[in-house]
Amino acid sequence: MNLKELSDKLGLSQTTVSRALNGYPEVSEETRKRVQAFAREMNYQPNSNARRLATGKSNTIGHVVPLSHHDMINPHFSDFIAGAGEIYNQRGYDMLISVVNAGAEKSVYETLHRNRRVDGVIVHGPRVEDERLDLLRKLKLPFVVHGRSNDPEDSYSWVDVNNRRAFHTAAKYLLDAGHRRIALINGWEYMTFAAKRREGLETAMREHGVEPDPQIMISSEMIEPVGHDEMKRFLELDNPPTAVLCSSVLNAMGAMRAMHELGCRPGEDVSLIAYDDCLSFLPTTGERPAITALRSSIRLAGKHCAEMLIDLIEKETGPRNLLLEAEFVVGASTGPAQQTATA
Amino acid sequence: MNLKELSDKLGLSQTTVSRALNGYPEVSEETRKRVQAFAREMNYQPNSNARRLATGKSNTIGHVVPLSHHDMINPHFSDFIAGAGEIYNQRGYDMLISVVNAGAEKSVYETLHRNRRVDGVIVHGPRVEDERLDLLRKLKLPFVVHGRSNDPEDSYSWVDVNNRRAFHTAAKYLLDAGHRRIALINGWEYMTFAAKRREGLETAMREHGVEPDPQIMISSEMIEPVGHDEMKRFLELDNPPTAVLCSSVLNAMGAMRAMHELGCRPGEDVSLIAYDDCLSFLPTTGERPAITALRSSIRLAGKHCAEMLIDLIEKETGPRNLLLEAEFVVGASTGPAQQTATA
DNA sequence: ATAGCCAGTCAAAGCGCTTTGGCTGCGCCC
DNA sequence: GGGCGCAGCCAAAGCGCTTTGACTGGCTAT
Repeated sequence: MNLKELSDKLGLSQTTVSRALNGYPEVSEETRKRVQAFAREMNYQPNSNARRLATGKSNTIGHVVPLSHHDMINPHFSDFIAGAGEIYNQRGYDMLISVVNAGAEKSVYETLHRNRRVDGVIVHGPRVEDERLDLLRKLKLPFVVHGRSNDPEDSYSWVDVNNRRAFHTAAKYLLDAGHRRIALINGWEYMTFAAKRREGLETAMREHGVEPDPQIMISSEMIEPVGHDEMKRFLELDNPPTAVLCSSVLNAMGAMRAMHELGCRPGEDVSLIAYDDCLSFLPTTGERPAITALRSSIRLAGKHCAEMLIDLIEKETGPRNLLLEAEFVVGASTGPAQQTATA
Repeated sequence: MNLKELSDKLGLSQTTVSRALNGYPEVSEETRKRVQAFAREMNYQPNSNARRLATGKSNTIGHVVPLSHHDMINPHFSDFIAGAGEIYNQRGYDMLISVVNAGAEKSVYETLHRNRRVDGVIVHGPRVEDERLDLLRKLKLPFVVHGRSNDPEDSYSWVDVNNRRAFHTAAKYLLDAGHRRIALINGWEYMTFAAKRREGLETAMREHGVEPDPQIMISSEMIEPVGHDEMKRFLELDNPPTAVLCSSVLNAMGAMRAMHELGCRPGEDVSLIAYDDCLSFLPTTGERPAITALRSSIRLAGKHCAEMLIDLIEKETGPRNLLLEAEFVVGASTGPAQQTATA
């Protein structure tokens, strides 16, 4: 069933039927009602390719996802997608995902744009220095960054969590509890979020007159095995940390595993705080959660990004920003600092 | 730059240029070379919407992902996507993802098809009884199922792991090591993969003259907290299991956490085997892995599905099947059965 | 009463590609 | 030499929608 058949059967022109269905005002209410009813009855749905060709709009949002180190799609990604996808559904957009080798992202953006395949894109995993933003601005392809880069904050649209403050808060909590030797198991620090987290931690430490020790601060993939191996290394030092901050529940679980192996009790021998993206498949619940955490739902961020991008596309507004705050939830994995051998 | 401009500048007709670029034989080699060179130089790329309208092919594969219980996108999904996406890239297909409320999947399939938005779809998470397959057959929309349903095996295309045999193997290993009381922390058993795993376990037990105890076999979400809570419950029974089979590394991690909490040593007090989908962010490595596991890469399954579906679409072959075998890797979490109080 | 206006409708012109169905001119055969 | 076949090219007709510009007939304003 196409528009021509539909309008023939209705005894109307294609123009009128099209307008009736798309809510244009030039059609009498009576006609509109009749058309809508008939279209529903006939189960008519416009051919989206034809519509796209005619309008030049694709009603599609692109997500270009690099296969990073170890060929891994970040598990945070699927939670983000769940949030964004929900909004796309509500607002009638499709989600196009392009899995691409790290480095080839820019040419994919160009192709997506030239082909008019997408009306806008979400930029994932922004770097401190990120060439993608310049490219997208040049292409005039609307975009929203999930996170931030080093570019001036009002020069592009972004949704981010206040990572700096979050880690500052957590660090302060530990410092106030007497901890002086605080380790960090961070994500890659060329990524903005990780850099900001480190900043927050270091600032808090210096405010308390403590100099951070690079030996117990690492920047790596946020996965379980890394958390395990690094924590193990820390604990076997002559001068182990009394507390550790983990950038993700994943590496935190690894860290906990290492602690168990070495008979080190979380919250007693060593305190641990994790940044919890509220990944739905990980432990995060309970009245007194097992892990003291900074919480912020990545899924919600996905929703915000999608919402913002669609507004950008449809209303052609200027850049917008949204800075979310993480919530600090005290659980069972933190406690006062233990006396160390050197104290 | 569109086809008309390009052909004007070349002094050729649109027909010839189109044919030259698409590899049709009616063009002299010399002309083809010239056209290709010029197109590259001009950075010409055909408008995909126009092409789609003209050909009726979308060069897009759809993934309809239900937001299941707890609004969660299964984390296994992102690994699958990574695999499939790689193939799509290679073969020039786009990936369209539709996040949809559980239950609304069927109408989404209909819409995708009627709109000619996709050339085929991957069916995720097949149920034992699955209405989607009938619908897709009726729509004549090519599809590949990741997993199987109860339908006759040669009536549709699928890629699956031999879940039954995998769990049979693992169970046999435990039984041979003297275990008689084996618990199961399974996925939802209305899903085919979980049902088959249970079958494999129960069959092996009965072959060894052991009757499975439903009290220590649960079917639920494959997430960490469930693994934790159920394992805790098992261990607190008067008659706790001496071994447990987990359907995922996620709930296995939860189970391990419960064991640690209760001072129960994996591989000594209680043995644990997990089904490991090789999710790239979880612990799975090392010479002697921490967890004895059945391994099978979900990412690889994604590749196979994508490859198969594209063949189906392009070559219009009949249904195909691919049954993969999981690998059994002995790690540190299994050992001989302990004497139980009742023994 | 005549002009002017507006609501409601329509025919037709795109959108940028693919594909059908010719049209040439050359070489070949009988 | 006339006819045939074929390689190489082209004009034009779609694909199914949106949108422009024009046309009605009934009303109001003057």
